[in-house]
Amino acid sequence: MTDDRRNILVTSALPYANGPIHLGHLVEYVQTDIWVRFLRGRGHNVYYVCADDAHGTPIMLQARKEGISPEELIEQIGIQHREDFDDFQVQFDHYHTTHSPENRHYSEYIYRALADRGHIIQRTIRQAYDPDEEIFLPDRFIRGTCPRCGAQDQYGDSCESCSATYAPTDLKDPVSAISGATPIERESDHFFVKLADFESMLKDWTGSTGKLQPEVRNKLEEWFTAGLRDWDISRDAPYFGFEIPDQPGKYFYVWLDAPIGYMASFRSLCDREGIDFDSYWGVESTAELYHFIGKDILYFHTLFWPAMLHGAGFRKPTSVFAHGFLTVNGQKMSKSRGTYITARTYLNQLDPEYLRYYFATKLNSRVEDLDLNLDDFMQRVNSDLVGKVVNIASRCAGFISRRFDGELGARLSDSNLFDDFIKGNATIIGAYEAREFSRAMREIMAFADRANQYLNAQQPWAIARESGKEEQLQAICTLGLNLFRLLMIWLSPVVPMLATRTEHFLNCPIGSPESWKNLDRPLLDHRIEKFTRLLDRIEPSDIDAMIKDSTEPDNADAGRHLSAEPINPEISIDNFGKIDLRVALVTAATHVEGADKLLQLTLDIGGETRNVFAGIKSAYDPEKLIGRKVVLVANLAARKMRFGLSQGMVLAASGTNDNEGIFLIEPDTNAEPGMRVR
RNA sequence: GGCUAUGUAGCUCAGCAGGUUAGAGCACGGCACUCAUAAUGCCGGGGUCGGUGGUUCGAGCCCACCCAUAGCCA
Repeated sequence: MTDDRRNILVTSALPYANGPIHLGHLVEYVQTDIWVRFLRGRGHNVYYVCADDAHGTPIMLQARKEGISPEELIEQIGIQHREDFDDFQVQFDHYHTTHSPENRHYSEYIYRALADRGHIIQRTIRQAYDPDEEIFLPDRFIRGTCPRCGAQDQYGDSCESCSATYAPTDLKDPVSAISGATPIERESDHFFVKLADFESMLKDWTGSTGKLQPEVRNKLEEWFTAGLRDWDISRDAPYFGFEIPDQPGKYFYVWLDAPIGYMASFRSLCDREGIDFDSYWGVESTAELYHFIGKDILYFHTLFWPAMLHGAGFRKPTSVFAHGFLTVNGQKMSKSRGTYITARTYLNQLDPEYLRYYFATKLNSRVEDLDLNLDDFMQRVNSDLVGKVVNIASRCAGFISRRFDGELGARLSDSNLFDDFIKGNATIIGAYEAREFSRAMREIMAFADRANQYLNAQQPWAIARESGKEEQLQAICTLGLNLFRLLMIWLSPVVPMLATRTEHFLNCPIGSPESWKNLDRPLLDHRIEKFTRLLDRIEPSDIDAMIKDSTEPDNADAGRHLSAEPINPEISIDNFGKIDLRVALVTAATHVEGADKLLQLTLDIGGETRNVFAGIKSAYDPEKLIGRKVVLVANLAARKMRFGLSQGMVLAASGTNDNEGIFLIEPDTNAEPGMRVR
């Protein structure tokens, strides 16, 4: 190990304490944990802290909905989060909560420091207010009609249909998502951080560290060009959070105290273990500080957070590492497709290390989304981990225990091969350090292939039948097991429990700093234990069961759809008869240029062709619709849309939110285009 | 709508200051082997590198526009 011992503090973003950890969250914790374990293995002094993000309106409302206090809610959720992380082998040095004395202390301290230095101003703003609930409404809690395209039931900050962004006060026919009341506008005094005060410092920081990802720097450039606006850091009571000192009824916005949670968590660790806090957070600190985050919260971590730290006299992060989002089977996680998989649901069926390995094969240093393809996941894990790596041990161990009483030989049958592996170490270490885990995994698996090729070429099973070749047989298997040892040390940051099982099997350290240090010293004349199965294969039934458990069961919240949208007033059969529904065949389907939700369908209703725009883009690939039959409201008045004339409407089912899926109504197989539906 | 990214074999991904017939793993087909969790090894089929146009002697890699996907717009 040529590196000097570094002092490093690493964080992952704080999960919000209003719901369970799911596989999307885990990308980040697994990524961070692998990096931390690697650095520890290399002998560095690394602290890894995190916490629950426990404040804000959504938590307050969620608690109210469940009829408990916010404190009770975040307590319960906090316990679940910790269990999930433990079981996924995410090894924090400390896991805290933002609803803590330490966090209050640093939030107030930073606020006061910013205020003392004139970085905070007070301004009166007008904001939507729910007169029934007597609460100011965050943008997300107002719904209404998009002022641009007229789409209904849109959030207060942006339209999902035409992606316009606007202020909630621009919304037409707004309603409070909490009470359904019409919001009124109301004035309130808010506090703002003058972000522009920090512009040159921030430009310096982004330019000078040289450690930010290029994509991140591009994004920052864009924000600098647009101009840094003041940041609203206060919220009015009622609010679950910390009250601002000397400002009764005013609370810190959750995004102010959330990143401060990194400090608070570390402070708590320092108090427990006697670590010098200032040597990590003081301006003079020589320690490294890294934040792993998702790409969606870059703004907070690369602008607000360094500004807050700098303004309050603390050091700034060495770097912020952003990753992309997780899709499952190529699509956003979806409850109706059973791909909204929580950590717990996964753990009920599968070994966490399968997922850790699979993520490792896909993670790199860039801000790219990654896909969990469940077929690929199973095949990849089975063939790499079981078929290639563990198999090497399995093919050699039998000979050693049966023929040599568990004793490895005094020499390796081919020391060049062992040396080649050792030479590969630098590449693998480099890839890990650079967070290019996918490259590291490729390298490691290429070595696993070479080990298997070697065994095939040497045919120990044939040599075992020849008398007088015992020493040669022992040397081959000794090499095989030594190669396995190297592979497992390399993989240890990714699959720590498998590494521990390997330690017991080989009777030697795997993954500790000692093991990395002595990497190039083979095990010779060494006793090993009898081989037992180190890792089971994934069975398709495990995956199926997980999907099934994740699919929102119909009876779980029975009545959910009915209560969200109660059945309309009764109508007569005559009224129903006015609606002319027809079977239609989709003869063409295309994306609509410029439309975010629409597909253009060409329908054959048996002698007549209709052009219809349907808002089903999020759920259907147009090519796959061609040839399917659908149900058309054939006598609906044609409607002129931005993209052309829509002659009718296609029937589909959905919940109040399209994210839950959209499902076309399809006639049974032999229905003919033009037939009436009645 | 603006911006930042991404789009390479059935699937998941590599690829390089732009340079001969575009790679890997898995899946698939054939052969070999039987030590091993029906594992492993060898051979093979399979791609107009999202589209169009341009720059260049030459483009998956550069430029423009378009399409699709994701995120951000505080």
